[in-house]
Amino acid sequence: MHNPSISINFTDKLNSLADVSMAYRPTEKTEARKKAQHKLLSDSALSIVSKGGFKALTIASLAQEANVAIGTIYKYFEDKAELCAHVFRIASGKEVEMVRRFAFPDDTQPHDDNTCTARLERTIQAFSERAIAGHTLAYALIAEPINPVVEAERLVYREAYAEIFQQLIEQGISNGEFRQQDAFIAGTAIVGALAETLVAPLANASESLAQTSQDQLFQSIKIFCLAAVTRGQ
Amino acid sequence: MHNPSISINFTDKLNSLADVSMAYRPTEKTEARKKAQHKLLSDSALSIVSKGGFKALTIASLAQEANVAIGTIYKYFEDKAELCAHVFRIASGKEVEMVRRFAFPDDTQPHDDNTCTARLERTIQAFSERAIAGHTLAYALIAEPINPVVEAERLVYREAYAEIFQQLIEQGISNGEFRQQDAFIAGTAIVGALAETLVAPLANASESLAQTSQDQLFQSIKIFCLAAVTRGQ
DNA sequence: TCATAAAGTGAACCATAACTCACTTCTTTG
DNA sequence: CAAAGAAGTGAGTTATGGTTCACTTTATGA
Repeated sequence: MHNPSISINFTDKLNSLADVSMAYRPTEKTEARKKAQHKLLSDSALSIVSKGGFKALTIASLAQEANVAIGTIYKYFEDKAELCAHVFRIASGKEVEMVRRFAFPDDTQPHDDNTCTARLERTIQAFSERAIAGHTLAYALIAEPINPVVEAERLVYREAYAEIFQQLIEQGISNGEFRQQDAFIAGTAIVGALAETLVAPLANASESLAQTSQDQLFQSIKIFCLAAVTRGQ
Repeated sequence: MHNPSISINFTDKLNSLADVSMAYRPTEKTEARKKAQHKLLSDSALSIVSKGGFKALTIASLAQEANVAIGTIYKYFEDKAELCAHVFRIASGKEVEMVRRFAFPDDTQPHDDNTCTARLERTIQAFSERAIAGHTLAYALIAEPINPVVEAERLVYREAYAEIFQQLIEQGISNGEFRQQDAFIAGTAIVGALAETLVAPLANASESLAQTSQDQLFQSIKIFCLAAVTRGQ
């Protein structure tokens, strides 16, 4: 489209810089490395948070984990708050996506029972299992206090979950499986009920529940949520 | 029982101190002042937390609020964690007691409808109104991250709420108003649903909701919770 | 190889807030 | 009033951890 000699006429400033020399230009290789480094830092940070929550994520700990100097981190992230927000976004995005697939399975994952009731059950099950399996990360995302920037992200995250349930409930209302109700409140309340029954107790208790009592717990929660949204009996 | 001359033989050290003089002894007046100062600090701390959450409660801010020096605070509280735990205990005790009276009214506050269903409705209403009216304090007690010592207190606090609902649900099950269910899970889930629908959205939003939408919100939450625990229709 | 610019470094710096302690003031009793 | 112990003081210390910046290393293109 544009060749250099033409664009010179329109962008003097850039040209004066460009003309004097062409000693260094970012290239595909350097961009790739830059991207790789960013991912390394991001992955390292996520690993730290998954193991010890956001309180364990310090600039120093990240530098150590990723084998870079402290200053390097500031070449990739504006400050600590932005780093936390980024990690939160990555982690919560993965979680939400995982759960959403249970609420709205696509053709590649067919189930024999695709009623809203069955999908709600499976979605709650998936949420619960994720929360128990990675309880440090679950707590970090759902409850751990971090900083104002991340609190805003957290609202989005919780709302994303609530929205999945909301949409599922709306579908159930319109096909008659569920009673008439405020689907937004119901979705939000289900997220709260799940968070309270699953995540809060795990904030300190590190030992995992026995399988039987865990199944009973999941069962009771599912019954509670289903009773709340479905038509009576 | 023991006179000084006898006890001298057994506790030389204490005697040497006690015998030499009786220059100062704590008296009723000094004890009263000590208690009053403790209450002043406690009340000042609660006021700070109610207005700005635990993040606003620093030793320096408390010293200023109570018009004492920083060092004075350490004459009354071991450290910051103990101070926070104390304030949390005082505040949550008041809240829980207030809500409990709606779940289990005594003879001095008679209502025309004392079914479990009606009491559950009124309890949810009371919880909701308190949360909205004092949302900074509600957030501080229900969700704000503080420190490990307080997290333990918080579990107790949330469990206290859950227990109120649990007992009410158990009553409703035995008199046939509510369906057969795990009352512990149901109580916990209701607390979670309330916390999520009421407190979480208020974490940042400082402006109060319009009265109408607030009533709608309360109504939807009540319907959700009642549907979850009662028999169908 | 040389100029240029970006990436990388980490000791030093800074901010915050808990906590200490040598000292002063107050209260009580002989 | 004097002695003694408790209450009160607040500047200074400590601990933590984020942030900077002068410098070194690396990559690019003429």
